[in-house]
Amino acid sequence: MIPEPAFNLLAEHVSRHVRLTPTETIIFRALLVPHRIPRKGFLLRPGEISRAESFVTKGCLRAYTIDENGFEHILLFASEGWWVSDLHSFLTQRQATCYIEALEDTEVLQIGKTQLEMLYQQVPKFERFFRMLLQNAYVAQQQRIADGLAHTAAQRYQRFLAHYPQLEQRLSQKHIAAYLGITPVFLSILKRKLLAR
Amino acid sequence: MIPEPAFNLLAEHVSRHVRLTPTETIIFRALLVPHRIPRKGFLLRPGEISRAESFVTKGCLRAYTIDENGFEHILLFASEGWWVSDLHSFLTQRQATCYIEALEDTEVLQIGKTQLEMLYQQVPKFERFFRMLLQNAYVAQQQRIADGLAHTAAQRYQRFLAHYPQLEQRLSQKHIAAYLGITPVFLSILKRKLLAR
DNA sequence: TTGATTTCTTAAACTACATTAACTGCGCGT
DNA sequence: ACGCGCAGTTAATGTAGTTTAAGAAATCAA
Repeated sequence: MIPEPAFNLLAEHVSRHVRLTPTETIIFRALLVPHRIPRKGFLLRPGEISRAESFVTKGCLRAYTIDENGFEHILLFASEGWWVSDLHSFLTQRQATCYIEALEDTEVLQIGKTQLEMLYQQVPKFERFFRMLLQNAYVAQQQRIADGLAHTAAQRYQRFLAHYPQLEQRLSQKHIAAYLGITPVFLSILKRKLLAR
Repeated sequence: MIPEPAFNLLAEHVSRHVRLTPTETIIFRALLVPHRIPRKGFLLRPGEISRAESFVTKGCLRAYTIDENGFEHILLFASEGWWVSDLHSFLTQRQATCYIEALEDTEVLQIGKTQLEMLYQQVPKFERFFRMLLQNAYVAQQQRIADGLAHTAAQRYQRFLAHYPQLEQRLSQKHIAAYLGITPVFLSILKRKLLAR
């Protein structure tokens, strides 16, 4: 069964982009499956296939890859109100290349690939909804690329803090460093320098 | 009037994602406007509003920003078969933050913001089409981010060559460097080192 | 509470990349 | 043909960020 507050969060999120009728809301709800991931548990590992899009209703996850030298690189954090999946794997139904791990005890609402295709057919509004979601995600990613090209690590760290103030409390420096593309050692040095002023 | 070969390129591109009826094709075509940009001309400048999505039928463009120190950073190249706009400006109809400049004499087919909204209403299939386009663009950008975090400039350059072999011929090293996030001077040094082996 | 594991800090040596500047060559307008 | 400006090269020097290693602090299991 889907907990009421969890679904409310999702419904409110959807309603920011498209207006659903009560019937459409019921159809949508029937396609969702709740799922819990304990802290340090995985929603996805490389080699598996990303079979669902997950909307986070509680907790926080990170999507990351491990490069050929064993270093982790964080693609995104997903806390309450965000969607997460390995989109490439989800779309192609081929093997995923990244890990999705819970940083806290986490709860998500999932919609499977086939269920989503059904939803697109029964309620075409959702084509629009996910298109708009993707537009925003694309713009955010483009800004991250531009930010990475234009700024030093110290600037990127400060902009990260300004942009995700609540997230910073919940993340380890190690993970913030892996998101910014620097080593934890250097992030520690940066923090000291920034405080010294 | 829209040149036949230009529209054919676009129609073929669309048909890779959705199947249009002859009527739908006609509706679509009627909303497009052809546009030429001479080499070194601008499709968009910061402060203007991105009023159209542009599909490149001939030539090549680059989208770039200039940071507070006056350095250019290239967000993307768009040659034949690619779409380009400042998506953030296009969606919000607020001032653009980037330049879009033609690197060669270029021809595009444009669809305006209001025309696109009409198209979504008249032919909802296009919601699906642009959603799929965005999915692919999102995945490509995510890979660029991961690539930037995981690899050195030398590796990124080689991967760029492998990934866009035809584009490399048409671009100056200066522009490739601005895309990779390094200085032209350093790219020159990299090339020498790579050749030396 | 304890020991064990992980995270964070600090410092020293090192590397990837930037900066500056001087020089080469090429395309372009006149 | 000339001169000019811009793209690319090369070398010297400078700096942002890494690596390694060791100790301190926080977190976790039992």
